[in-house]
Amino acid sequence: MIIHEAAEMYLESIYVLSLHQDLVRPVDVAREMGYSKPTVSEWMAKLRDAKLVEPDTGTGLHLTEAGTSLARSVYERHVVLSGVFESLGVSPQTAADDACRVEHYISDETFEALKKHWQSNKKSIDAEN
Amino acid sequence: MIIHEAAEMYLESIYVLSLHQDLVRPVDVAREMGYSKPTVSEWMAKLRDAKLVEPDTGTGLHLTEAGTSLARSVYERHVVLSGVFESLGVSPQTAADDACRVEHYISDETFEALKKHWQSNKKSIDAEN
DNA sequence: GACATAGATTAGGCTCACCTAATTCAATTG
DNA sequence: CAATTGAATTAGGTGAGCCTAATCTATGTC
Repeated sequence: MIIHEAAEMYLESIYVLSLHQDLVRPVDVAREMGYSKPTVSEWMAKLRDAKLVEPDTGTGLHLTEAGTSLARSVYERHVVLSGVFESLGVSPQTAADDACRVEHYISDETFEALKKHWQSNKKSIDAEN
Repeated sequence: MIIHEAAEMYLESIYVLSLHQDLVRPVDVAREMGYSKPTVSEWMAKLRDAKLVEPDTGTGLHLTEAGTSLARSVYERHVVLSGVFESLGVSPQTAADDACRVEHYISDETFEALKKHWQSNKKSIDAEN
Protein backbone atom coordinates (compact mmCIF):
# COMPACT_ATOMS: atom_id res chain seq x y z
CA MET A 1 0.00 0.00 0.00
CA ILE A 2 1.35 3.37 -1.01
CA ILE A 3 0.61 5.82 1.76
CA HIS A 4 -1.36 8.83 0.57
CA GLU A 5 -2.71 11.85 2.34
CA ALA A 6 -5.88 10.05 3.40
CA ALA A 7 -4.09 7.10 4.99
CA GLU A 8 -1.75 9.43 6.84
CA MET A 9 -4.72 11.35 8.21
CA TYR A 10 -6.34 8.23 9.64
CA LEU A 11 -3.09 7.11 11.24
CA GLU A 12 -2.44 10.56 12.66
CA SER A 13 -5.96 10.74 14.02
CA ILE A 14 -5.65 7.38 15.80
CA TYR A 15 -2.29 8.43 17.16
CA VAL A 16 -3.43 11.80 18.46
CA LEU A 17 -6.59 10.37 19.99
CA SER A 18 -4.50 7.73 21.74
CA LEU A 19 -2.49 10.47 23.43
CA HIS A 20 -5.63 11.62 25.23
CA GLN A 21 -7.63 8.46 25.80
CA ASP A 22 -6.72 4.82 26.24
CA LEU A 23 -9.54 3.37 24.15
CA VAL A 24 -9.67 4.58 20.54
CA ARG A 25 -12.59 3.18 18.55
CA PRO A 26 -13.48 3.61 14.88
CA VAL A 27 -16.41 5.77 15.93
CA ASP A 28 -14.02 8.15 17.72
CA VAL A 29 -11.94 8.49 14.58
CA ALA A 30 -15.11 9.10 12.57
CA ARG A 31 -16.22 11.87 14.92
CA GLU A 32 -12.75 13.42 15.07
CA MET A 33 -12.35 13.48 11.29
CA GLY A 34 -15.96 14.24 10.42
CA TYR A 35 -16.40 11.12 8.28
CA SER A 36 -19.06 8.44 8.39
CA LYS A 37 -18.56 5.21 10.27
CA PRO A 38 -18.54 3.03 7.13
CA THR A 39 -15.78 5.14 5.62
CA VAL A 40 -13.64 4.69 8.70
CA SER A 41 -14.48 1.01 8.83
CA GLU A 42 -13.26 0.49 5.27
CA TRP A 43 -10.07 2.37 5.98
CA MET A 44 -9.32 0.42 9.13
CA ALA A 45 -9.53 -2.75 7.03
CA LYS A 46 -7.09 -1.27 4.50
CA LEU A 47 -4.72 -0.16 7.25
CA ARG A 48 -4.89 -3.60 8.87
CA ASP A 49 -4.07 -5.20 5.51
CA ALA A 50 -1.14 -2.82 5.25
CA LYS A 51 0.04 -3.90 8.74
CA LEU A 52 -0.26 -0.35 10.04
CA VAL A 53 -3.11 -1.11 12.42
CA GLU A 54 -3.19 -4.26 14.59
CA PRO A 55 -5.73 -6.93 13.67
CA ASP A 56 -8.90 -6.56 15.73
CA THR A 57 -8.20 -7.28 19.38
CA GLY A 58 -11.57 -6.25 20.77
CA THR A 59 -9.91 -3.43 22.73
CA GLY A 60 -10.13 -0.60 20.24
CA LEU A 61 -7.68 0.42 17.55
CA HIS A 62 -3.97 -0.02 17.98
CA LEU A 63 -1.24 1.05 15.62
CA THR A 64 1.49 -1.43 14.78
CA GLU A 65 5.09 -0.41 15.18
CA ALA A 66 5.20 0.67 11.53
CA GLY A 67 1.90 2.53 11.92
CA THR A 68 3.09 4.29 15.04
CA SER A 69 6.31 5.40 13.45
CA LEU A 70 4.47 6.72 10.40
CA ALA A 71 1.83 8.48 12.50
CA ARG A 72 4.46 9.97 14.74
CA SER A 73 6.39 11.40 11.83
CA VAL A 74 3.25 12.91 10.29
CA TYR A 75 2.39 14.40 13.64
CA GLU A 76 5.90 15.76 14.05
CA ARG A 77 5.49 17.49 10.70
CA HIS A 78 2.25 18.94 11.92
CA VAL A 79 3.82 20.33 15.08
CA VAL A 80 6.90 21.71 13.35
CA LEU A 81 4.99 23.26 10.46
CA SER A 82 2.45 24.92 12.77
CA GLY A 83 5.39 26.19 14.78
CA VAL A 84 7.12 27.59 11.74
CA PHE A 85 3.98 29.34 10.56
CA GLU A 86 3.16 30.73 13.98
CA SER A 87 6.69 31.99 14.42
CA LEU A 88 6.13 34.04 11.26
CA GLY A 89 3.08 35.63 12.85
CA VAL A 90 0.34 33.44 11.43
CA SER A 91 -2.64 32.92 13.73
CA PRO A 92 -2.65 29.56 15.55
CA GLN A 93 -5.84 28.36 13.87
CA THR A 94 -4.65 29.14 10.34
CA ALA A 95 -1.19 27.77 11.09
CA ALA A 96 -2.72 24.48 12.25
CA ASP A 97 -5.08 24.25 9.26
CA ASP A 98 -2.28 24.89 6.78
CA ALA A 99 0.09 22.50 8.54
CA CYS A 100 -2.62 19.86 8.34
CA ARG A 101 -2.58 19.99 4.56
CA VAL A 102 1.05 20.80 3.89
CA GLU A 103 2.33 18.01 6.16
CA HIS A 104 1.33 15.45 3.53
CA TYR A 105 2.84 17.13 0.50
CA ILE A 106 6.28 18.28 1.46
CA SER A 107 9.43 16.23 0.85
CA ASP A 108 11.69 15.06 3.67
CA GLU A 109 14.39 17.34 2.38
CA THR A 110 12.27 20.47 2.60
CA PHE A 111 10.76 19.45 5.91
CA GLU A 112 14.16 18.91 7.48
CA ALA A 113 15.37 22.26 6.18
CA LEU A 114 12.34 24.05 7.64
CA LYS A 115 12.73 22.24 10.93
CA LYS A 116 16.40 23.10 11.21
CA HIS A 117 15.71 26.72 10.40
CA TRP A 118 12.87 26.90 12.89
CA GLN A 119 14.91 25.32 15.67
CA SER A 120 17.84 27.67 15.25
CA ASN A 121 15.40 30.54 15.12
CA LYS A 122 13.77 29.43 18.34
CA LYS A 123 17.19 29.21 19.95
CA SER A 124 18.09 32.76 18.98
CA ILE A 125 14.73 34.02 20.24
CA ASP A 126 15.23 32.10 23.50
CA ALA A 127 18.70 33.57 23.81
CA GLU A 128 17.25 37.07 23.57
CA ASN A 129 15.04 36.49 26.61
CA MET B 1 -16.93 26.87 -10.00
CA ILE B 2 -14.84 26.44 -6.89
CA ILE B 3 -11.19 26.52 -7.89
CA HIS B 4 -9.33 23.44 -6.77
CA GLU B 5 -5.76 22.29 -7.17
CA ALA B 6 -6.44 20.80 -10.57
CA ALA B 7 -8.01 23.94 -12.05
CA GLU B 8 -5.16 26.05 -10.71
CA MET B 9 -2.63 23.76 -12.35
CA TYR B 10 -4.26 24.08 -15.77
CA LEU B 11 -4.41 27.85 -15.48
CA GLU B 12 -0.82 28.06 -14.30
CA SER B 13 0.31 25.82 -17.12
CA ILE B 14 -1.40 27.95 -19.76
CA TYR B 15 0.06 31.05 -18.18
CA VAL B 16 3.61 29.74 -17.99
CA LEU B 17 3.52 28.37 -21.53
CA SER B 18 2.28 31.73 -22.78
CA LEU B 19 5.37 33.37 -21.31
CA HIS B 20 7.52 31.38 -23.73
CA GLN B 21 5.39 30.96 -26.83
CA ASP B 22 2.64 33.01 -28.42
CA LEU B 23 0.41 30.11 -29.42
CA VAL B 24 -0.71 27.86 -26.56
CA ARG B 25 -2.85 24.93 -27.66
CA PRO B 26 -4.57 22.25 -25.59
CA VAL B 27 -2.06 19.73 -26.89
CA ASP B 28 0.78 21.85 -25.47
CA VAL B 29 -0.87 21.89 -22.08
CA ALA B 30 -1.37 18.13 -22.29
CA ARG B 31 2.31 17.56 -23.06
CA GLU B 32 3.46 20.01 -20.38
CA MET B 33 1.30 18.45 -17.67
CA GLY B 34 1.60 14.85 -18.80
CA TYR B 35 -2.14 14.36 -19.24
CA SER B 36 -4.11 13.05 -22.19
CA LYS B 37 -5.69 15.38 -24.72
CA PRO B 38 -9.26 14.47 -23.78
CA THR B 39 -8.57 15.31 -20.16
CA VAL B 40 -7.28 18.73 -21.14
CA SER B 41 -10.13 19.21 -23.56
CA GLU B 42 -12.70 18.60 -20.82
CA TRP B 43 -10.94 20.99 -18.50
CA MET B 44 -10.73 23.75 -21.07
CA ALA B 45 -14.50 23.47 -21.43
CA LYS B 46 -14.92 23.77 -17.66
CA LEU B 47 -12.56 26.73 -17.50
CA ARG B 48 -14.40 28.43 -20.37
CA ASP B 49 -17.68 27.90 -18.53
CA ALA B 50 -16.07 29.45 -15.47
CA LYS B 51 -14.98 32.48 -17.56
CA LEU B 52 -11.33 31.82 -16.80
CA VAL B 53 -10.41 30.91 -20.38
CA GLU B 54 -11.70 32.87 -23.41
CA PRO B 55 -14.25 31.14 -25.61
CA ASP B 56 -12.59 29.45 -28.58
CA THR B 57 -11.08 32.05 -30.88
CA GLY B 58 -9.25 29.67 -33.20
CA THR B 59 -5.92 31.16 -32.12
CA GLY B 60 -5.07 28.90 -29.23
CA LEU B 61 -5.92 29.24 -25.58
CA HIS B 62 -6.23 32.63 -23.92
CA LEU B 63 -6.88 33.36 -20.27
CA THR B 64 -9.54 35.90 -19.39
CA GLU B 65 -8.66 38.72 -17.04
CA ALA B 66 -9.92 36.67 -14.09
CA GLY B 67 -8.01 33.64 -15.35
CA THR B 68 -4.82 35.61 -15.76
CA SER B 69 -5.03 37.10 -12.32
CA LEU B 70 -5.63 33.71 -10.77
CA ALA B 71 -2.84 32.07 -12.76
CA ARG B 72 -0.47 34.88 -11.92
CA SER B 73 -1.10 34.56 -8.21
CA VAL B 74 -0.61 30.79 -8.29
CA TYR B 75 2.61 31.30 -10.21
CA GLU B 76 3.76 33.93 -7.73
CA ARG B 77 3.22 31.40 -4.95
CA HIS B 78 5.29 28.95 -6.91
CA VAL B 79 8.16 31.36 -7.31
CA VAL B 80 8.11 32.58 -3.73
CA LEU B 81 7.79 29.11 -2.20
CA SER B 82 10.62 27.70 -4.34
CA GLY B 83 12.67 30.71 -3.28
CA VAL B 84 11.93 30.15 0.39
CA PHE B 85 12.83 26.47 0.19
CA GLU B 86 16.00 27.09 -1.80
CA SER B 87 17.09 29.80 0.62
CA LEU B 88 16.93 27.13 3.34
CA GLY B 89 19.31 24.95 1.34
CA VAL B 90 16.84 22.70 -0.46
CA SER B 91 17.92 21.59 -3.93
CA PRO B 92 16.26 23.52 -6.79
CA GLN B 93 14.48 20.47 -8.16
CA THR B 94 12.99 19.43 -4.83
CA ALA B 95 12.13 23.04 -3.98
CA ALA B 96 10.23 23.37 -7.25
CA ASP B 97 8.43 20.04 -6.82
CA ASP B 98 7.36 20.88 -3.29
CA ALA B 99 6.32 24.42 -4.23
CA CYS B 100 4.22 22.92 -6.98
CA ARG B 101 2.12 21.02 -4.49
CA VAL B 102 2.19 23.38 -1.52
CA GLU B 103 1.17 26.40 -3.62
CA HIS B 104 -2.39 25.07 -3.80
CA TYR B 105 -2.87 24.26 -0.14
CA ILE B 106 -1.55 27.18 1.82
CA SER B 107 -3.74 30.07 3.05
CA ASP B 108 -3.16 33.66 1.96
CA GLU B 109 -2.21 34.52 5.50
CA THR B 110 0.57 31.95 5.69
CA PHE B 111 1.75 32.67 2.17
CA GLU B 112 2.06 36.39 2.89
CA ALA B 113 3.94 35.68 6.10
CA LEU B 114 6.41 33.42 4.29
CA LYS B 115 6.83 35.93 1.50
CA LYS B 116 7.52 38.78 3.89
CA HIS B 117 10.02 36.72 5.83
CA TRP B 118 11.75 35.60 2.66
CA GLN B 119 11.98 39.12 1.27
CA SER B 120 13.47 40.56 4.45
CA ASN B 121 15.86 37.61 4.52
CA LYS B 122 16.93 38.25 0.96
CA LYS B 123 17.51 41.88 1.82
CA SER B 124 19.75 41.03 4.75
CA ILE B 125 21.70 38.56 2.59
CA ASP B 126 21.97 41.19 -0.16
CA ALA B 127 23.19 43.67 2.44
CA GLU B 128 25.98 41.32 3.43
CA ASN B 129 27.33 41.23 -0.12
C1' DG C 1 -35.04 -12.98 28.77
C1' DA C 2 -36.93 -9.33 25.73
C1' DC C 3 -35.80 -4.72 24.28
C1' DA C 4 -33.41 -0.62 23.31
C1' DT C 5 -29.18 1.45 22.13
C1' DA C 6 -24.45 2.18 20.41
C1' DG C 7 -20.98 0.61 17.49
C1' DA C 8 -19.34 -1.96 13.33
C1' DT C 9 -19.98 -3.71 8.91
C1' DT C 10 -22.08 -4.74 4.29
C1' DA C 11 -24.11 -3.31 0.06
C1' DG C 12 -24.71 -0.15 -3.18
C1' DG C 13 -24.05 4.48 -5.05
C1' DC C 14 -21.90 9.05 -6.13
C1' DT C 15 -18.38 12.48 -7.81
C1' DC C 16 -13.94 13.76 -9.29
C1' DA C 17 -10.17 13.59 -12.17
C1' DC C 18 -8.03 10.84 -14.81
C1' DC C 19 -7.81 7.18 -18.88
C1' DT C 20 -8.26 4.72 -23.95
C1' DA C 21 -10.48 4.14 -28.29
C1' DA C 22 -12.85 6.07 -31.83
C1' DT C 23 -14.40 9.97 -34.43
C1' DT C 24 -14.33 14.51 -36.49
C1' DC C 25 -12.04 18.31 -38.51
C1' DA C 26 -8.44 20.97 -40.79
C1' DA C 27 -4.23 21.63 -42.90
C1' DT C 28 -0.38 19.57 -45.86
C1' DT C 29 1.43 16.80 -49.31
C1' DG C 30 1.85 13.51 -53.29
C1' DC D 1 -8.28 16.07 -55.30
C1' DA D 2 -7.27 11.98 -52.50
C1' DA D 3 -4.56 10.55 -48.74
C1' DT D 4 -2.05 11.45 -44.67
C1' DT D 5 -1.18 13.63 -40.46
C1' DG D 6 -1.97 16.19 -36.18
C1' DA D 7 -5.24 18.36 -33.14
C1' DA D 8 -9.63 18.30 -30.78
C1' DT D 9 -13.58 16.15 -29.19
C1' DT D 10 -16.99 12.46 -27.93
C1' DA D 11 -18.18 8.25 -25.71
C1' DG D 12 -17.43 5.18 -22.39
C1' DG D 13 -14.73 3.47 -18.45
C1' DT D 14 -11.70 3.25 -14.03
C1' DG D 15 -10.20 3.90 -9.18
C1' DA D 16 -10.09 6.73 -5.08
C1' DG D 17 -12.51 8.30 -1.38
C1' DC D 18 -16.42 9.65 0.21
C1' DC D 19 -21.75 8.82 1.19
C1' DT D 20 -26.63 6.62 2.97
C1' DA D 21 -29.48 2.81 4.20
C1' DA D 22 -29.75 -1.45 6.11
C1' DT D 23 -28.10 -5.15 8.77
C1' DC D 24 -25.42 -7.42 12.33
C1' DT D 25 -23.48 -7.63 17.07
C1' DA D 26 -22.77 -6.68 21.69
C1' DT D 27 -23.98 -4.39 25.82
C1' DG D 28 -26.87 -2.55 29.34
C1' DT D 29 -31.82 -2.02 31.27
C1' DC D 30 -36.22 -3.19 32.87
